[in-house]
Amino acid sequence: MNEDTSHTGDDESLAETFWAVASRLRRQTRESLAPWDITPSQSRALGVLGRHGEVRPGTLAEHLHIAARSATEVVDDLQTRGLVERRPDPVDRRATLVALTEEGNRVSAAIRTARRAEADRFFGHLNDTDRAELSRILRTLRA
Amino acid sequence: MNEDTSHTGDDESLAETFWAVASRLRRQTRESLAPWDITPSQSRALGVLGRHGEVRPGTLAEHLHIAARSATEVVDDLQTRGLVERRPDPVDRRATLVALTEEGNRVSAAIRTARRAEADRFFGHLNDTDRAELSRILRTLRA
DNA sequence: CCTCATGTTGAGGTAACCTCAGCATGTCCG
DNA sequence: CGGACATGCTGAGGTTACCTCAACATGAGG
Repeated sequence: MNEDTSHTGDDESLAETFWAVASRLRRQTRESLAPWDITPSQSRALGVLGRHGEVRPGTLAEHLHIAARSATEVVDDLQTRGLVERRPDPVDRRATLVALTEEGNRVSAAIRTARRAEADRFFGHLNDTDRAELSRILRTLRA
Repeated sequence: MNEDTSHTGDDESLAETFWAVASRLRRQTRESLAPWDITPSQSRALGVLGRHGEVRPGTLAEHLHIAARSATEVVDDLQTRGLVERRPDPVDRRATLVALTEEGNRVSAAIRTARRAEADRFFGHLNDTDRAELSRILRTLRA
């Protein structure tokens, strides 16, 4: 960190470019979700439920990196849309289990497919080498 | 899990990695702004004002890629904090000009410095080659 | 059984956006 | 010159996706 980094002007615009890409990706994600009238945060929750089966709200919150209370909210919305249902946890009467309904399963699968196509469209402009490079570099930044 | 799904599975996780990096960068930006009790969107506005001098709210909105009404809001906040002032546009009595106050200038400069240091800390983990590669790849994705 | 921890949720708050409508002013044109 | 339309700003009110704090029920250990 304490190198003599006087190349800072470049870094600033790197951040800017990064955010420009982020906003394009966000917009595209939003569009690809439009057919289901599902918000991005709801789709993230559906993704977790699809991958993990029934989970408690608190667990869902951990996976989404949000507060437990916020997970309750997302579950409320999905429940209103009939995509998930709550049932009591048989082993802990304080807890609730959230699970996809049949409809939720269908929608969840459809969205997964759409998201994949979307990612292809977005990152598909890159050749394999660049995609691998990007992946590698981003992974070092994620740490 | 099922990584062997053509090459699309990779793209999916690429998006995920991208967002993980984005969230780390966002958090760090937020932290680096804390000393001034300034929100990210306010700091973006200060940046534009620092670069362009006095502008109308509508112009500010264009630079920030937000609706004109939203720019009014940001200007309100900055004005409350005494960082900008509004004055009538001498050539168009419908319009208002927004300009940094002296305090605003000081804060704006300090933030610019801090942001630069922050970008160094973030992207500084990469060597020059990787930084250049990342920059190039992101630029093709921005299109 | 009493205390403390845990799981969920009501209440209420925030940032950063948005649209729509209204008002003042500018511009153009017959 | 006067009307029609365009432009600039902002009040009112809405949305998304979060947050904290406190209440309440239940579980677990001593």
